[in-house]
Amino acid sequence: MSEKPRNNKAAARIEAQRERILLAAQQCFIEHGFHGASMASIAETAGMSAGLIYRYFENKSAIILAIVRQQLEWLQNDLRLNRKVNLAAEITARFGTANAQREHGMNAALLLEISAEATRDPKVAAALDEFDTTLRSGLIEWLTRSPATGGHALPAQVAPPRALILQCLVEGLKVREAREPNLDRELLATALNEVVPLLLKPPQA
Amino acid sequence: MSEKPRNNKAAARIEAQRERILLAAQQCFIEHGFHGASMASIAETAGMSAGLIYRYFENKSAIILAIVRQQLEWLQNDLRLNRKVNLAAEITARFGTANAQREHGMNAALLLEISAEATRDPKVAAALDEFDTTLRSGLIEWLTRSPATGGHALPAQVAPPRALILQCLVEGLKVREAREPNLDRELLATALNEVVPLLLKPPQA
DNA sequence: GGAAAAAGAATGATCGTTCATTCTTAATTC
DNA sequence: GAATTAAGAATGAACGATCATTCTTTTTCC
Repeated sequence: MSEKPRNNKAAARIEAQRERILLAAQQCFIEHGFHGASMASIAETAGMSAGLIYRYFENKSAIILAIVRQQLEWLQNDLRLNRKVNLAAEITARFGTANAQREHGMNAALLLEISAEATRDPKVAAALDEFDTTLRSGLIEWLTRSPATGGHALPAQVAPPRALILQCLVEGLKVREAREPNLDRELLATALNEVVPLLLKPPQA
Repeated sequence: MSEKPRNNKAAARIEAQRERILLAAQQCFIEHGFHGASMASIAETAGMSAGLIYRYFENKSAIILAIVRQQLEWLQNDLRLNRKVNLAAEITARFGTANAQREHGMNAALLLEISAEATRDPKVAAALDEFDTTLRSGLIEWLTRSPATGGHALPAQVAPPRALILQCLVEGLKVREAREPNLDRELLATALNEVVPLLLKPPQA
């Protein structure tokens, strides 16, 4: 928690510093996990002293929570279901992307870390739950919308279970990304091209 | 690493002690994560002194690895694809089971913890890879086998991508289990009953 | 020069691990 | 089978290192 900025320039600087810390923390968390990464290592990665971090964040938990929120925000902005999109191809293309760099895709290890932490830290759980809820309703809306506007015209009863399955499939792929980074991309493409259309078409087609 | 047992009784005792430590460690790991759980807390949970643990395990990493191997072994023994099984119903029934108790189902948080750790510890990654490989080949065999013996008679080309999707779906459900423990069971049942049969039937059915 | 920013030393707690010691059980001797 | 001796199991204190965090001092900037 940093103090009140006295002008715009100072506010921008504070924000930049916070961002610098978060970037370093993200990298360290990916590399060593939330509890394995130390404040000292985060400070070193950010190129600043350990004590300085406490000018911008109350404590380590606050950093973890900020990382979670930031990642979810990115994911939410990234996931625009407006346009007509080839979902299978998109998922295939993104598999294994999103490493430590500035790519806004969620790193697999980080997602697992976050999900595990949700079972311990209620604040993380709440942030995750809010994200999950809006994502699922967005998915349902996308599935029921008319094809003219990029949707798939699924009946209202069918959409919610389909959305759940899609969500599980994507998250399962993240697990696979962590455990099997050299997964055969062709196999993945084949699998998704076969299954995803089934999930987007009305039943008994 | 414990020393050579001098007779069967001593060997049994050593194994019992190791098991006691592993049970406590599992509980602590679920509660605080691999790196968040301390040796002191594991010792306290196991009802022994911290120093004694080192008579039975070389260090903390060895405990983590032993937990991973044990969980995978349980999972492997548990996952018998011989009999004719209603997969959708089985998965639904198991959702949310497997907490800290002695249930042999894999706790969701623990699975995420293990998968994340695989991106850091090569030994964990190797253990996980071996499990994944044999599981997938088992799935493929199950999908291609004749229905008379409990299989689904899928063509050889179709089975591997289907196995991958099934694996992702199950793992995705574990993520969901961690993030949304109060997920509507009816929705889950509906979703699985609709989708799983599609994955088990030959294409264009 | 005065306020904000940053560094860096200092703090107490806790970490994983080791070690000297004690308690408990088993083996040996008479 | 009791007494003696050895071995194994377990303890709890202590180790150095490192942890997250705070405090004091120095640098930077307007």
